[in-house]
Amino acid sequence: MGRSPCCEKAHTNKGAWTKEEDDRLISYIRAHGEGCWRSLPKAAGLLRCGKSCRLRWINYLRPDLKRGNFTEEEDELIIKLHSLLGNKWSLIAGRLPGRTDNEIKNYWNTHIRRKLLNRGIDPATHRPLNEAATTVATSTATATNISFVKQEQETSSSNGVKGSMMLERCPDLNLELTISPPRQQQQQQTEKSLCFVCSLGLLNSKDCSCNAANTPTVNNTPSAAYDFLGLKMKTKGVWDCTTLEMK
DNA sequence: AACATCTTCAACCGCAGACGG
DNA sequence: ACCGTCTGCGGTTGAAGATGT
Repeated sequence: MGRSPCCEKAHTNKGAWTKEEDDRLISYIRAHGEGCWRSLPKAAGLLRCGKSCRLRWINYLRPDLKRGNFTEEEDELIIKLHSLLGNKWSLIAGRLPGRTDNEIKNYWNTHIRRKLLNRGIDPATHRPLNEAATTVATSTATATNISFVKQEQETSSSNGVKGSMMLERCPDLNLELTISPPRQQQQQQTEKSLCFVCSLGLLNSKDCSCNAANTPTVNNTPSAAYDFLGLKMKTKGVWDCTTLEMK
């Protein structure tokens, strides 16, 4: 016996959404807010499964969505984030306001993959194609090849903080990623506004407009370089993703 | 004009993790 | 600790439109 279906499939619509269904969903969520997707269709008078409603709202109807073409800056940011995170589309989307994971995933598969291939770069490993062909053992940049190290930490009953934190190791990039809710204190530290160029880690670039390179150094590294896409460097060459916000 | 092929992207599916009883 | 339910994620599909022959 498998798990129970997410909804009663016999009486649910599938396929493209109609204008009327969209309107019903929008007005229901405006009145009651997001969440309780399982019960939402019935409450909203929709013959859809909850998952379908959630997807329609998240990917298409949300008012804060940015429609239209991706900019060159967004392209480069996606490429950079993908090299760091692999196919973690939701994490990547969290760094691109107004864009959804589904949209970015589609865009990656239809545009950016080809763009990288044209540049002679393997989209899976972000290495030159000829090199990637000869280094099978080290093609570990993708999420499928990332080795996950789960580190159990003690649960603190006094502050209610959950004790489990996941560390991802990406040997290819020598990165240590820790995912957790954003911390206000760290956010304040990293909120020093960097220009887009520096946020990509391209310190000392002639295109830099925030002059971050003139900031003090730590461990012989300019501290502005610590803010790569808002990530803080824990130790040399290791980025801390505690400030990486989920959607 | 008609058909074939390619491209795009909204939507679906199955799985895994989180959570509560 | 276990189990059932719910939610969110990533891979995949397929309809519709665009382009080529």
